[in-house]
Amino acid sequence: MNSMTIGQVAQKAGIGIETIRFYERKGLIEEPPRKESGYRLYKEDVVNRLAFIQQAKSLGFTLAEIQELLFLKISPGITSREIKTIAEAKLEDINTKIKILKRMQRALKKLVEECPGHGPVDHCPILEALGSVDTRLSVGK
Amino acid sequence: MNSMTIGQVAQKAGIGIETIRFYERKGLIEEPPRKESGYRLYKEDVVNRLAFIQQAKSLGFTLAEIQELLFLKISPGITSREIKTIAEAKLEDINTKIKILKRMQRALKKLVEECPGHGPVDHCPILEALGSVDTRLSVGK
DNA sequence: CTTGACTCTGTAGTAGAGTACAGAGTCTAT
DNA sequence: ATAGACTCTGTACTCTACTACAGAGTCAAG
Repeated sequence: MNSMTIGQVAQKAGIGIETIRFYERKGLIEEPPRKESGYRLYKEDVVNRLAFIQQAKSLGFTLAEIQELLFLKISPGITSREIKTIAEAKLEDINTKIKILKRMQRALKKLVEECPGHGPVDHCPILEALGSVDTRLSVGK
Repeated sequence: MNSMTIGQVAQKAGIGIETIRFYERKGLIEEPPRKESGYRLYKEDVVNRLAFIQQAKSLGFTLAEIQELLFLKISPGITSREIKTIAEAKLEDINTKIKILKRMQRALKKLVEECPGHGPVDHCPILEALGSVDTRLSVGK
């Protein structure tokens, strides 16, 4: 049978056991079935979900926002209008994030290129390259 | 003279006064000159720096990482080799972040398009669209 | 020259996201 | 059938990034 214990899942996902239970309490992953003993029994796909959570977190989404993203999948009675609305908002966030990151990317690239790799440097194009983006993300609430 | 009080800076940057002092303690912005009374006197450009910090934060960089980014500019005896190395590492982070965001973007777009805007939906392409990116960012330390 | 808004330092409290036990029960390899 | 590893619940602690005072001094408009 291909069901895993929490320890195996933690191992595979590269996170702690306590973190998994924490996410469960927060509703980010659903409560798995238990065996008689009470041990949690996970299916393989929870690992992907955990990976998704890690990625989203590394991009500055809060757990609450991530839940909203995941909500798009699970919610039972949700209408596609609701999904569409949430998804469009998230899409906006993502577009903004990409825009800012590209700016940073350009600035850093320039810095790396301008850098001969020896001697001192006295200015940094990063700050100059920024300063005029519309920062406002439609962050939750 | 175009120098501003901490309150004016906070106003312009859209953050709290206490946060500015907090960033100063953390070394994210440099200590400004004071007038005899002890009041901080800021120049306009601190607002850009604060904006940069907000943006970087919204992208999932920690304050420590942001400091490292800003360090590229200020450090006095730093060699361009060091700058280059740090900048290249950050560039890698940024590229990865963009890659993941683009994946999310594609998935969400698809979701939005597939969504007729009425009726229920039963699957979410987001998770499926992910699952196979090299997640590992060369995050600080 | 007073009064209300602003700023100072320093310390304490909060929210989000984990992380770490304690004490008890479970599994499995020998 | 038992030792060592694993898991359970529940509570408490930690770290980051603020946010909120308290008590005292400063500024500027009338």
